[in-house]
Amino acid sequence: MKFSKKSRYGMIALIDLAVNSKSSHVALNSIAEQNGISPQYLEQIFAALRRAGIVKSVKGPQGGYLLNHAAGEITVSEILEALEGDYRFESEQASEDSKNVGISAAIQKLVIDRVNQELENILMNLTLADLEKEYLDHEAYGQDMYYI
Amino acid sequence: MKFSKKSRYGMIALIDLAVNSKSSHVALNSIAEQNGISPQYLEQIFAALRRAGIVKSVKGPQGGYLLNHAAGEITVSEILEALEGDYRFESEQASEDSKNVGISAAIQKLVIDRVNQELENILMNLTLADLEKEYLDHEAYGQDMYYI
DNA sequence: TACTTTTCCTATCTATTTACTAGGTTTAAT
DNA sequence: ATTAAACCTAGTAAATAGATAGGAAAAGTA
Repeated sequence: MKFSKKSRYGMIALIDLAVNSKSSHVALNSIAEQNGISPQYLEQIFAALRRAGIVKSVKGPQGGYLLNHAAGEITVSEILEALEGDYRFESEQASEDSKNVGISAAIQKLVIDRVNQELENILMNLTLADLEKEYLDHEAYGQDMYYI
Repeated sequence: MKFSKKSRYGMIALIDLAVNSKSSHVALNSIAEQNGISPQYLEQIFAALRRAGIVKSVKGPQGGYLLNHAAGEITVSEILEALEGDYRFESEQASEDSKNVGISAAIQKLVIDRVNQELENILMNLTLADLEKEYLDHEAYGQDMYYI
C-alpha cells in the first residue's frame, strides 16, 4: 500500500510553498529543483491543485504559485482528494449472488467503512500549517541548534 | 485508493470458510463458484494464505481447505499482510537534498505514521469471527425473519 | 492397480495505471 | 520585442494487477 508519488510530491511542494510563498510567488521550477522532482511532472500536479482551488498562479516573468488560502485552512484531506481523486477505499459492488452480497456488506461495514472513517478523521484534521510547523521545528533543531 | 481484488477475494473466501468449514473441508472450486471468483486466481490466493499459516489444506478427493486456527484468532491484519505483503503505507526515502529530507520527515511523522498506526489499530483488533458474526446476523435478518 | 478428485506449482499473457517526457501556446513583465 | 513564466495535450515506458494455462503430486475409492 502506498501514497502515489503524485500525492507525495504534491504534499512536499505545498509545504515548500507554505514556507516560501509568504511574501511573493514561487516559480514551479525552483520548487521542482529544490525537491528533486521533474518540473514537467510537477506541472501536472500543480494543474490539479489549481483546479481544486488550493493554489493560485500568476503568469509571466516573476510569476509563480502561491497558496490560495492560509495554510491552516488547507487540509491534507483536500490535497489528497485533489491529487488522488478520492483517497478513501473504494466500495466495490458484489456480484449478483446473494451469499456474496452478504459477505461483501460485512467487509464494507467492518473493514472499509471503519478504515475510511479513521482516514478522514486524521486527514481532515491535519492542515498544511501543522506540516509546516513540524518541518520548521525540525529544521531549527537540526540546523541552528547545538546538542548540549 | 483501494484494497486489491486479491485482498478482497481473500477476505470473502475466508469468511466463507469460517462459516462452512466447521465440520469438514471446503473445496476451492465451490468457494470460487459461490462467490464469483476465478478458481485459478483464487488458487494463488489460497497458496499465499496457506504459506502464511492462515488456512490448511487436505489433498485428494473430498479434500479442501479449512481454517488453521479459530476464526477469533485470525486478524484481518494478518490476512492483508499475507496477501498484500504489507498493507501499511510505505516510508519513502527522500532525495539527498536537505530541505527535502526535512519535509519528508514531517510528512512521515504527521501523515504516514499516524495513518499506519490507526490502520493497525483497526485491523489488528478485527478478527474473522467478527466478520463472520456480522455476516450471519445480517443473513438471518434478511432471509429467515419477516419484517413485522 | 486404475481412476478420479482434489491441491499444488510455475509460467505466461493482457490491461491498467503510474510516472514521466515532449513539444508546444498563452500571458505578462521588462 | 524579448523573455520568463504558467498552461495545455498527447505520448510513452515500466510496473503492477488480474487472470489464464497446463500440467504434477497426493490421496481416496473401486
